Amino acid sequence: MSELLTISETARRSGVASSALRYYEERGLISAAEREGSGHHRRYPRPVLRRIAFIVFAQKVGLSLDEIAVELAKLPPHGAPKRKDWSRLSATWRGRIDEQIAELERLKEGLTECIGCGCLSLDRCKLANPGDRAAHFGSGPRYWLGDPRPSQPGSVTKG
Amino acid sequence: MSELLTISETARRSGVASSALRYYEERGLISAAEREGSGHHRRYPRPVLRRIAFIVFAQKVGLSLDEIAVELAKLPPHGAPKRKDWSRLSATWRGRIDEQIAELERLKEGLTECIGCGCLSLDRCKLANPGDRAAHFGSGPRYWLGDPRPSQPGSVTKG
DNA sequence: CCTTGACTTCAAGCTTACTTGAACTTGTAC
DNA sequence: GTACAAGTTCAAGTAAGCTTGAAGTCAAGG
Repeated sequence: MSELLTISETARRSGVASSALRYYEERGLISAAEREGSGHHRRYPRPVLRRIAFIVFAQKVGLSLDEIAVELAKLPPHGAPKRKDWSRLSATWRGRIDEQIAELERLKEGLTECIGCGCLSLDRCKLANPGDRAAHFGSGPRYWLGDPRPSQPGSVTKG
Repeated sequence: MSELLTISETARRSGVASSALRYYEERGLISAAEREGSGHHRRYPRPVLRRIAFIVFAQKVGLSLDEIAVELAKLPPHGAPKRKDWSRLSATWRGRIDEQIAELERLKEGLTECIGCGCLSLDRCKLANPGDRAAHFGSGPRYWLGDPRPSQPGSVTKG
């Protein structure tokens, strides 16, 4: 029974605010133990700390809470990721990190080229060119980070 | 006079939506020519295209529109960045990109170590440890991306 | 009994960077 | 001179990931 943590204790130990923990619970990422014998206060079993660590990691890697929820759903409800899970996931995550790095490298390379040509021209520059941009990065000021445009409703045709 | 572009023309050539262009103008990032002889329609001078390219680049590098506004303010109001400006800026930007890459590398290294120890423990793991996190990345679910906490108002002390 | 403090829920707010919609004006082709 | 596309302004909506505030509950201390 002393293995159950209050929300503030959990917050303190994880570095994640209580409000965020409630939010995670609401989203189904973590869950409290049965709330018996403690009023209607939450009591978290210890392994929740690993789950929270998992969430924090995954966010750094660039996963959304929705994606994280999917991953967490593969684990037993109250379980924290075991070594096996961790190993499988971290492979995926490293892939993602590598992609992010690659994209930044491309960007840097583009900068170098543009120094060379001194252009910053929308017509000629590989980096600024809309078509090229779409190909490499998705358009700039875009519909929510990389969403595929939800089928143009009006007469807005793209040249 | 034929050097003035309509908003839709500008949008088409830059790949940035008209609504975004109006928004940029509202934020003071770009500005239209005097609206004489064309009703109250906007007419953009050609160099605006370079300004827009600049904005798009800067966003990719991770600058906010506020930061971009600061940079653009250093240029003549209607001027587009010249080669000199571009060269100065791209040095800064490459620095930023390198920082981002370095952070990702740190993250990756952390993943590898955590595979080694199999821990994912908030207490022991370098990656998950709140203190270490604060040092390297800022806290996880944080106050708007890396803000310094605005002086804890209540009794929320951090362990 | 009353206060204090930790906790609860629920709704609303905040930030960034736009997008969308409503209601209206202009420019141009017919 | 009238239809229609293109442009205008302004307000409100959207997305994610929380934070904040209001109003109430519960347990312990004095």
